Amino acid sequence: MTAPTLPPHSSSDTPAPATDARADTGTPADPEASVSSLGRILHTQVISWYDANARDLPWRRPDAGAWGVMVSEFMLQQTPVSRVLPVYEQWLERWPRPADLAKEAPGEAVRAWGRLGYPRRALRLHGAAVAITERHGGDVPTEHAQLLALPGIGEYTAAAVASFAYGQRHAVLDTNVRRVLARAVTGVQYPPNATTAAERRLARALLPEDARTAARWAAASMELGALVCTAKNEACGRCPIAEHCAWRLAGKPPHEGPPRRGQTYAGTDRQVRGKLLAVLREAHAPVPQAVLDRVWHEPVQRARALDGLVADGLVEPLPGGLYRLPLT
DNA sequence: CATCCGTGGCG
DNA sequence: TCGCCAAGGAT
Repeated sequence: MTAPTLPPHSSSDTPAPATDARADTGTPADPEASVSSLGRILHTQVISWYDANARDLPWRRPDAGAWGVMVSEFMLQQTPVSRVLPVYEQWLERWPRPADLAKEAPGEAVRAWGRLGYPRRALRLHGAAVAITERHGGDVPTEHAQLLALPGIGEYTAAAVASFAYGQRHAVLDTNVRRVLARAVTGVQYPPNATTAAERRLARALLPEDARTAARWAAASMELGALVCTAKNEACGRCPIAEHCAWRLAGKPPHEGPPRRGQTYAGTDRQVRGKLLAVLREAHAPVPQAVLDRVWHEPVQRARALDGLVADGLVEPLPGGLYRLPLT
């Protein structure tokens, strides 16, 4: 319900949306021009909708700060909001600044991560906190390139932090925005499996000129994908741009092309790694291998999973067949 | 570019 | 019950 505010800090390090590459060809009918005018409608409608319907999430509060935004982005990588909320609160309470986390053993980050999944993210967030403390004086850097250089931060997260925390103008292309653009503009049900150059181009072409508006558009289009234009059971009845949606206007044609690859889990190394790490998270003293052996019956896969955890730095082997979360 | 990397809720 | 999906990144 709140209208989240953004710090006034702004900059336009992203190239302007372009008179665009095709400007010199003198193409008579002008597809980009129509994208542009459509863009303004989308911005207006979606941002208004956002102002009235945005969830009041803690990392959107003005006092969250760049560190809060960054922590939330790490946790939200492939994990739903509802499960992130409690861990986020504990995390910020315990480590209110990057330097506070940097002082801790990495294993403490892994333990506090709990069952959010993909625990390497916890390790990378710890690594990012260390780098921020060492290289940036303890403040989350403001530049996209500096953010991108931190462990665990890729194109999406760098753009998200720069946009949400610092109000900068970046194309923030997450799975929600990709789906919204695929439907509203491209007219297909789902975006491609991997992000394409065409999607980046479209997102950049649709970016409002003004940094502040661009940041708002980024948050708003993402929220629309999360709450209304969902992967399944989309709620077009509540969509502010339903009348302009190419996919809906085309009669919602079903997805064509390669099926979107599912993620099998049962019986995989990931499941075994998860079980091993769960034991180590609960333990507050080194755990004998014999105890770990009980989580999985098959010895070859069990050993491979444990080796993998050690190789990833998520588990520290000690002399005498003991294991614990990493102290260093 | 395809794979790997956790976990839990929901239809 | 079980497949699908959830604010990706690294290799």
